[in-house]
Amino acid sequence: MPEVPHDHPVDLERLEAARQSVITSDDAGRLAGLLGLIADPVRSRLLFALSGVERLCVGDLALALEVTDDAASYALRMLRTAGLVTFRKEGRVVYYSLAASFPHPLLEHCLRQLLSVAAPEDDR
Amino acid sequence: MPEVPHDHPVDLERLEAARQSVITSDDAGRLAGLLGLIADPVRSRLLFALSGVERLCVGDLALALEVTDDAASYALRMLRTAGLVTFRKEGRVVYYSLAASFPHPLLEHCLRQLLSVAAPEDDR
DNA sequence: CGTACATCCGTACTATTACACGGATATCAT
DNA sequence: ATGATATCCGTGTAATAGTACGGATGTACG
Repeated sequence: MPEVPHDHPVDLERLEAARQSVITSDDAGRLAGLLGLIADPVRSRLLFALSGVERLCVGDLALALEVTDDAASYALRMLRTAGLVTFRKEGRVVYYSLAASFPHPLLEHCLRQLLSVAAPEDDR
Repeated sequence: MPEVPHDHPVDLERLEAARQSVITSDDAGRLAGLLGLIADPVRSRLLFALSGVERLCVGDLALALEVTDDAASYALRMLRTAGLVTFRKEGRVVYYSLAASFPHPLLEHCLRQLLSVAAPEDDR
């Protein structure tokens, strides 16, 4: 059996401590889903863009990010499906906003902090 | 030209505001890389597990998560490459810990908060 | 000194995902 | 009504990433 894990835990005490702080696979799956959604250049940039304004239509968002309408529409669709943004159709223009349930300050703060972690040299 | 974006912005004022808060594609790429790394059930669970203890070896971590040694080893390798965890070899056992530069309280707090956002029904 | 064990690493397979394209829908202007 | 515009949606394709397998490496123990 080359692939069998330990028969005996090396450090039982710490193992138990770890077991306590680990989240369930189920929770981890949901968390991964959410994070994976934000873990996309276009989608995260959309969230940042929307955090600065009350609302904006698809075409303008595409202009702000300098991506195609389609890319913006596609990304917004996913964010919408996940409930992170809401949309409102006025005439033939569709306006998007961050969802009310969106943890604005938390995410804004955390993401920007993570950004500085991810940036090795150019800190401001 | 069916795929041409707006020639004229719909809301110029808000567009400018959005342009200001959007991050660069480059930054977004780095951020996405980091988030994407955490956006995996095994990897996020490993981080949670390690946040509860000073260190733990691969086999014990695999036991704690109930995954194969290989899966744990692979996930730890990626976290290590990204600099999120550090390892120390003692004899034939390899112990992993969260990196010193790891934003413990921030991430722990944010992730758990995000978890409750991701959980639709069972809040505790 | 040789056997057993913990872990790593390269390779191959499979699944997931992003993106672009074309057409569809609905709305406004003429 | 007819044409043009803003956006959505389904489909296909190409890139990407996760998982499993086999072997390699180094260490402890008898």
